[in-house]
Amino acid sequence: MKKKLTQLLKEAIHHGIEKGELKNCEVPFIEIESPRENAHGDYASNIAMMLASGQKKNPRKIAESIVNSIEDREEMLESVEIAGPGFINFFINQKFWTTLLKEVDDLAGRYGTSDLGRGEKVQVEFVSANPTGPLHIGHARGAVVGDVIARILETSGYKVSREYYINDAGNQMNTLGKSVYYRILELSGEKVDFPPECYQGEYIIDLAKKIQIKYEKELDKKECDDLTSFLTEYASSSILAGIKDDLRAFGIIFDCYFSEKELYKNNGVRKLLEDLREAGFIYKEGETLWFRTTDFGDEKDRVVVRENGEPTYFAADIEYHKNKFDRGFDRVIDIWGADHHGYIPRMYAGIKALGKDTQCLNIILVQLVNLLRDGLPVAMSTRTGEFVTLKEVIDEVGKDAARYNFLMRRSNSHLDFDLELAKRQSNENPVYYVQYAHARIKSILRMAEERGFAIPSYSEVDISLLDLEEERTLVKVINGFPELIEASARTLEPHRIPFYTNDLASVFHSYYNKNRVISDNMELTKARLFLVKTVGIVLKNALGILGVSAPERM
RNA sequence: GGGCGAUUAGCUCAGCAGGAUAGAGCGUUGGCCUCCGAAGCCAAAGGUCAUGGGUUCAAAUCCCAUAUCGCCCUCCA
Repeated sequence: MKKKLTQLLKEAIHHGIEKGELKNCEVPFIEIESPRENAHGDYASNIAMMLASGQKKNPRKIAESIVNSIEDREEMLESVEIAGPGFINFFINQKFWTTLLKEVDDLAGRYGTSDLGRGEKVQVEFVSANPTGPLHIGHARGAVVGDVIARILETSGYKVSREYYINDAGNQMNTLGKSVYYRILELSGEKVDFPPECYQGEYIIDLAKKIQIKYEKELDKKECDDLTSFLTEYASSSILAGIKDDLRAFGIIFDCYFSEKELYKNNGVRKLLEDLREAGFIYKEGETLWFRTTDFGDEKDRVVVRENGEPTYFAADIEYHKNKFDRGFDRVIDIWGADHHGYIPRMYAGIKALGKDTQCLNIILVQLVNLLRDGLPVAMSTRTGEFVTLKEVIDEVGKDAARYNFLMRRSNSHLDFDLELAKRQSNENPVYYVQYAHARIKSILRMAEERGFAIPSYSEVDISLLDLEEERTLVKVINGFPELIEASARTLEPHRIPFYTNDLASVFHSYYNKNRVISDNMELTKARLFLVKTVGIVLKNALGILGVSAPERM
């Protein structure tokens, strides 16, 4: 609807210019808003005021010219008014409103999809936690945000690939092997001082036990170096398998797990550095190689090869992003923890040095989660390895509640996650509010069928019977759904969707409490059943994008 | 010290390519089940949009300062 009105206004302005009532000018971005006040119409635009300074005319006069030039070919408009300092207020006629529901009925599960992306290939990289320990609560938010951004883009006509980058080439891998090694020594009765830089978590001991039982004989024979690399390999692949299981339980399936080791094969990183050096982006200082990221606005240059000859993580990351583009992605989205924000300028420097437009890379920062239980902070410490794992959260509060709660805030703002609240099946917990609306709709439809009503489709009902104020509101909200998804796709902001589902559920609950759907009036009952069915479709589609179930009953 | 981000109702937060009387949830107070699901609905109270300046017809939204809080300032990842 907003699109139609935008189009109408654009045409009207051009007509106005042709007629000489308006000066020729660039038409700015036309914003159509839904006013709070019903008296201000169903939609409103401030375009006349936007044009005022360029036109050197009273905005109300401009609005008049525009309104007079509107050609309402589809007969959508009941009336158009000019109000206040120059707002143009649109009142949509009842008949046109309700005909919009045909589209929902026709598209059903596809309502909300679009071709915005035109098949563009997009990669979303997220989670990417080191395989040195199980996923914990800190990873969970980024995981859901990445997954839902991927779902939004899929819905909007992009070809999306979800990718997990496995940091399995660095120092921390040796530390992992060493950690397991010391725990095994401990288990076999030797007295050891467990090094503080090693991973302290309980899970290392569990791994050590498993290995001890399974490889009892082999362990004795292996030489120390050989043994550590064996332990590293065993531990990391076992941990990674666990990570995959947890993610699956959270509703997240990756298309690709990309190992950092891949980048070093065939000397990939070295070759890239050589190329960049020839292009003048890299200089040498002693044995150290520096990337001139300050050329691209970074605050200081960054090391890509250390004094000891080892490439840094940053060097591998440039190669990684080059690799992504080489694989044919038009656009790459990275989901990072907000503590990495200082890393952004150098990543963009890398992208530019590769000759890529900065538009090709979007970096989404996800802020930290404050884990609470009944309002009190839950103590966690990476040093001692005490943390609440993702699996524990899923087991305790459930996938739906966890996902929904993680999505309710803007990614870039802190989030309180209260375990007790998320678990509670009460009005304090927003997931249930929305799911309840869906279950309630299903219940009404079941009841109707029991009483002999077939659930009607658009052509079978007299849609003009839906003439209540609340019904108009419902239609309006339903109609806003595709626009909402498009906006979420453009801005990469998943949190808009929970706000929307909450809003739709609220309008529906209110309608339900005030009006009976099933009544003695056959025709009215059919019309309302149809309306309620469309609400159910939208709720289900919206929850589907969030990866949250839409229960038939609860 | 430098950089980035935040500051909106008692609490947790939306709104921010400037627009009409600043919103939601929770909490508080008071109502609504002989009737399709009360995990619901209705109503009320609650605000100097951190502070001070600026830009203009119009600022929560843009600009500049200040304050407070958080994160980052590894040849770690």
